[in-house]
Amino acid sequence: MHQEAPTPPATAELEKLELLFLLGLAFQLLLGEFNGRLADAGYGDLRPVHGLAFQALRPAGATGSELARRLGVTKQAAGQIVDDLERRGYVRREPHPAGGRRKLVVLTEAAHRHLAVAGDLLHGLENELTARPAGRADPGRRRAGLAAAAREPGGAPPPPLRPVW
Amino acid sequence: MHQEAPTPPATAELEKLELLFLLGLAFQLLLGEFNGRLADAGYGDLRPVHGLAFQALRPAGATGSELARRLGVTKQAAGQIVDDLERRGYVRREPHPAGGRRKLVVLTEAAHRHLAVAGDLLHGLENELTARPAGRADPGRRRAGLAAAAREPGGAPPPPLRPVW
DNA sequence: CCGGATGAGTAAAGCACCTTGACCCACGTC
DNA sequence: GACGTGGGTCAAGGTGCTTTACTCATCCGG
Repeated sequence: MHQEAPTPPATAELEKLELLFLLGLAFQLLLGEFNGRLADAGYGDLRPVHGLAFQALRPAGATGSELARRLGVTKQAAGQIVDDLERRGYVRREPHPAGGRRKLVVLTEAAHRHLAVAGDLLHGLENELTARPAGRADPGRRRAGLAAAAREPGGAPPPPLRPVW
Repeated sequence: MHQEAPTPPATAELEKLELLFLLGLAFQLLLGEFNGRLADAGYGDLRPVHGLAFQALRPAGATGSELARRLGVTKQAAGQIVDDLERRGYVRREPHPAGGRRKLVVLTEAAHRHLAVAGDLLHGLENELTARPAGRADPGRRRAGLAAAAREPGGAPPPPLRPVW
């Protein structure tokens, strides 16, 4: 055996969950689905933060410090992310037109292709979601709607709320 | 200066965000608010995962391995969490009635008090949310509702979607 | 014109939190 | 009685971030 991997636990009393946990579960589930499809599309080497970085670098690139601010991390962390993406061919560091010590981090074609694919996947996911019975949520049924969103497509038990914090 | 801390970036074009990011932002924001209030209530030493552990240990306790399964982590990680909580007086390790090598991890009174406070805070938050204009969401306005949820109470710019993954 | 303030970039170390790996031991089963 | 299974724990590894600490280029007030 592989020791013990993080395996699902819970049941289907999703309706009784606190709204906050429901929200987290829905987010985690949707993000996982998105990531899975992204991996199927050949982007298994990119984490969500990389996609966010791509968006932060549109349309004309940005400096490392600016990227750091937009991502909400230190510039050192942003620098590491850029190193990583540069190594993989998703961004380039070019001399900054405004000079100084600055460098302009710009997206390569590969990154733009990724953005296009990711956008399509996101819209597809959203459409699937609104097509579900609970797409419409009247005043008191928001909870039910979110519960439906958090429910596994295959009827499987919901995964644990991972310390996504 | 404090170097640069993770400081907020973005603006108010919340409506244009992808649904998935909106969801993440809402979750992150609400969780942050919850944590803040919990800290104000004297529980600044507890992370969300601790609260989840408390819930997983209700009502009659559980073994470390069972807790690990419910939290979706390895039993070693669960063991560390229990060590931590035990040191702080929130749980006790008792001999397991079924014997064996098992130990029953049970909540102390302090943990039950925490659960009560946390529950009140969660319900308060939820009520505040449903009292907001966007509490009611008709079919096409789910996005607007979530955007409202993700909007900072004080009108401040939304924080970055932290790699909460 | 110069001297400090400002801000970009980088390097190194630290840390929080989880995993992988490797065990030991109690119990049920045949 | 050997065996397999499952609970518990020690130790090490690893990832992804922060903190600390610097260097260097430009801006600007006197």
